Amino acid sequence: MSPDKITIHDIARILNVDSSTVSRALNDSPRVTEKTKNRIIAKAHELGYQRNDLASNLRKNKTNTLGVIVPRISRHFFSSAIAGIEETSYNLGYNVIICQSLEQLEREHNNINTLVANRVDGVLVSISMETKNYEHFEGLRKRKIPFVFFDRHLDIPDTSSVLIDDFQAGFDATEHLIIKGCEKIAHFSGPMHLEIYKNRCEGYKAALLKHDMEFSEELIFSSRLMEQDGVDNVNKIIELPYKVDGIFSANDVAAISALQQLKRNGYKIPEDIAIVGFSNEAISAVIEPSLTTINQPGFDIGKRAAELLISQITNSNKNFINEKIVIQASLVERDSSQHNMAF
Amino acid sequence: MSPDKITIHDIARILNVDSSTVSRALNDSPRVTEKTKNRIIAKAHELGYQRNDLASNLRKNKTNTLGVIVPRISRHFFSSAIAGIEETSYNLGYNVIICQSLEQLEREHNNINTLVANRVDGVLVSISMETKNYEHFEGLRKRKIPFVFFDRHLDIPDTSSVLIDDFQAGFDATEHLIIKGCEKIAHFSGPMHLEIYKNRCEGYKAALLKHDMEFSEELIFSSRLMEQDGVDNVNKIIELPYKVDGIFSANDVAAISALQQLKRNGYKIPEDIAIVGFSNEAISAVIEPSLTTINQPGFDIGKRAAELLISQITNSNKNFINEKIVIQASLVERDSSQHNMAF
DNA sequence: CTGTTAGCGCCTTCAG
DNA sequence: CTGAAGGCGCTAACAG
Repeated sequence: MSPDKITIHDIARILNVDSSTVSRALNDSPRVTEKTKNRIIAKAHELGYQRNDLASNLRKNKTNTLGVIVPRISRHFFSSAIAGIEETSYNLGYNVIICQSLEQLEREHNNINTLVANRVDGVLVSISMETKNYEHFEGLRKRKIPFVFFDRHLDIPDTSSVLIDDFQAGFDATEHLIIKGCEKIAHFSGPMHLEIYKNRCEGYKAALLKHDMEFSEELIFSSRLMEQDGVDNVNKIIELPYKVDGIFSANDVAAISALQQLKRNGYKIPEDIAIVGFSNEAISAVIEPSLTTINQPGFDIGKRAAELLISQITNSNKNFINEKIVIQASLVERDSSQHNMAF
Repeated sequence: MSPDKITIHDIARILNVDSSTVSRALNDSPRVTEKTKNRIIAKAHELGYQRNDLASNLRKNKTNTLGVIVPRISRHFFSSAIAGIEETSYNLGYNVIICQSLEQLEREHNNINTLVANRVDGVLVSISMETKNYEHFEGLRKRKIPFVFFDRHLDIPDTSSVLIDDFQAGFDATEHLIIKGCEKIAHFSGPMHLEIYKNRCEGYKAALLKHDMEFSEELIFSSRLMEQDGVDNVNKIIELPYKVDGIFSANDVAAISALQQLKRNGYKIPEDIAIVGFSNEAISAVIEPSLTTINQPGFDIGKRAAELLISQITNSNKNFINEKIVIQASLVERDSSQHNMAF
């Protein structure tokens, strides 16, 4: 018999027991003699039996599977977060199905449908740039599938999120530049309907305010998270009638392309212009010391989000409670320091 | 009725038809009147019905799901490959379950068991560093679950792989340095039982041979893919009684840490020593122009691997045939060039 | 074109 | 401690 066809019934027949006994033995139920249990386990092993989780899950109405929706797997922040999610899930016996929205609302929709169809026990989401309302999450709610946002979230009642303290990070980054002596600090932002960029920008403003520095709209540059944005922004900065001597970039893409565009224009960094950029472990490990970074702890966020979600799954009375976990990002100067990231 | 409980039977009862008719309608079978089909679809929509894929898959003995096993999601090469896999899968109606081996054989084992238990239709694997034989893949073979290796593969009869042409890439990298005028070229390798590192090393040797340059064992440095390796290697190079003026690094981790260690020691790059390093899109986009890179096309490899696997699933007569797809890596000099990677 | 019947493989009462 | 029976939700073969 080919081993892809072995079922508990086959084992039962061979051993002259009932399939329910086999099921119990294989699930280590105490209601089976040690002796028969051992016989069954041995035979199962011998035949290369492998439980059909589809059938098991269907019966139990529980899949031990989490769904994850991220904008783009290949962005390092998200792949780190997934790694964190996966670690926690693996340790606690959960599988993970990963979906990409590619920043498209329609795909996010489809992703949710796929996950529902697969009867995942819970969902972790970082929303797309296009996502501005939450009607498609109501379906999860109605089906009592708990979900937790991480990093990019929507403000839905009774919904938990794991977030970076973006306001504080923006504040720290800007104050760092101020303390270094910068007098005209530009801010590279992201899509402003995303809270994270709004909060980073608020932090920027608060730091200026605290240090009695003037705030000017023309020093704020929005972005679609494309490399070209950093280049364009630098070109605009150069045209300004005054000298910009600091940049706080809320997105890593623009920060790096801006850095390179500045160099092409003969700027020395950080002498001529200092930069603090949001970033991630991989990028931080690679870029030159001239760039101070705000490190986004993707792995930790993934871990925390998965822990929170699984606890909500387990204590079903605690589904859909409002819990906000805020994680601090750390400002990293790399001048002389060694780094020890594996990537 | 809560929408998480709606089944085809509910719809059938409400509409006074049989559940099998509902099933047919929802699967767009031609054997249902347009009229009843529309009624059924409308009602399903109204009730927020969502098919239970567990039950469907169990019945059909087909999950439309691919399993993917990679050493580490957060390495950019792999997350790019996964993005490629996901794109193809999404377009062709497949889901993807992703597992990490974390370079551990035992976890790779567990991953395979999980995927088998979930009855995936096929598996894509890039093996761990610990994986040296293929007995655990025999289980897949016996269960007639097709699998395709990508990037890091085992030489198993009748098994397909999608690979980078590592020999050629190693050759190109080394020849590039030779043409630039380097006379003593060191080679940073990886774990030598992995074919990719063996092949890159062979390419290195072949280029030296072609150009009548001496080969010396002491210029080859193995590595466990840790940052410290690059630092150690540089320290050893500095101690040598002759001047090393070129490095071909087969792994990005060592390349980057070596680059930084060289700078700490006052080296100018590429004037004092030229470096060509294997890398990936994200890293390439970020590192400074002084590093020439061999770009690993992760996304393409993922796409091709998924296409190949799905074609094997679809044409079940073509399971377990031996097809090798070799993809060329491209050497990228970044001196003056713009780059336009989103990451 | 639609209904009836019979499972996919597993787990979980309920009996004994 | 073990067996018998039923059903999770769906689809496919066979009737009509």
